[in-house]
Amino acid sequence: MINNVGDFLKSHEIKPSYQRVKIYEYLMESKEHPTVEVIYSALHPEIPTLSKTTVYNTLKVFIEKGIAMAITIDENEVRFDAEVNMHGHFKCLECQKVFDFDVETLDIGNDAMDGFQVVEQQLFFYGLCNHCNHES
Amino acid sequence: MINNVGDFLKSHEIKPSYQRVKIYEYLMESKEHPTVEVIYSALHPEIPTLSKTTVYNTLKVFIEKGIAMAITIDENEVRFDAEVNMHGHFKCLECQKVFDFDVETLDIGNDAMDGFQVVEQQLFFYGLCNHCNHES
DNA sequence: GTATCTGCAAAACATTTGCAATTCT
DNA sequence: AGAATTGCAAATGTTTTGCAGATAC
Repeated sequence: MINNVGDFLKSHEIKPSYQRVKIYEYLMESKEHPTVEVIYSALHPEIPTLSKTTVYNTLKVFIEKGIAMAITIDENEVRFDAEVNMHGHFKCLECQKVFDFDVETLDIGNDAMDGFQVVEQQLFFYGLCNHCNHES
Repeated sequence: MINNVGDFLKSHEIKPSYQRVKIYEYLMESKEHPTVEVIYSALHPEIPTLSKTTVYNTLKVFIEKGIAMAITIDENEVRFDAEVNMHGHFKCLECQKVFDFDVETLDIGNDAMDGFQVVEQQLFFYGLCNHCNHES
């Protein structure tokens, strides 16, 4: 876990403005893969002058500098995650929640990717989560 | 390959209207994972009365009936694919093209999904395609 | 004091909705 | 005729852009 967000941002060539620190802290602590709307609504009470534009700008900077990633598991809006190490995402079609799951080794059992340089991987599963599955 | 699209749609409980047949034919023959805009622009010359609403409606029906799938590999717009069997998608960050690749076995090397019922899987890779990789 | 960052307002898109006209059987 | 389908126009929602004011070094 990161103990000083300001220093962490600096070490990634990001100037640690008040807004950026707060947004990164929220993203790091939240496990719900928040959208821009969720981040904005969560921080607005504490930072009344905050604008969605700043949230968008800030997340773009985080992604460019490699300390956050965009998750396109929804069709309509983009979610964000401060966990950039390889892991999968499961979206429950019932409660709409998005869960992380470990991906120890991603073996697709072929060598079809010859000549393609992979920079990023996204693994999305859709279905019923533990809780919703046992209700129905 | 499907030789009679009308019969194919009927066999999936979809009434084969002129527009639906044309849209499915285009989706099946196109290998570029088209967006609504691309489908509409491609078919509009041939079907001047076609509307984007119909393209949206039709794709929604196809997905509900299981003969097409939505691909959220882009952040802004949804792509569509008539190939519903398991396969992966690779998006080139340079030329923006989306390629299919085989996924023979998807082994994530753990058993973290206990109690979760998986209905659909999406595997997205991002990077440089064969062509763009050898240029730079 | 100059760069950068922020945030408002407007614009730009993708997608959805309401509804009337059309089509098919 | 009756039910489903189509398509126009308007609404909605997300994201981007232009720019002026605020902030930081």
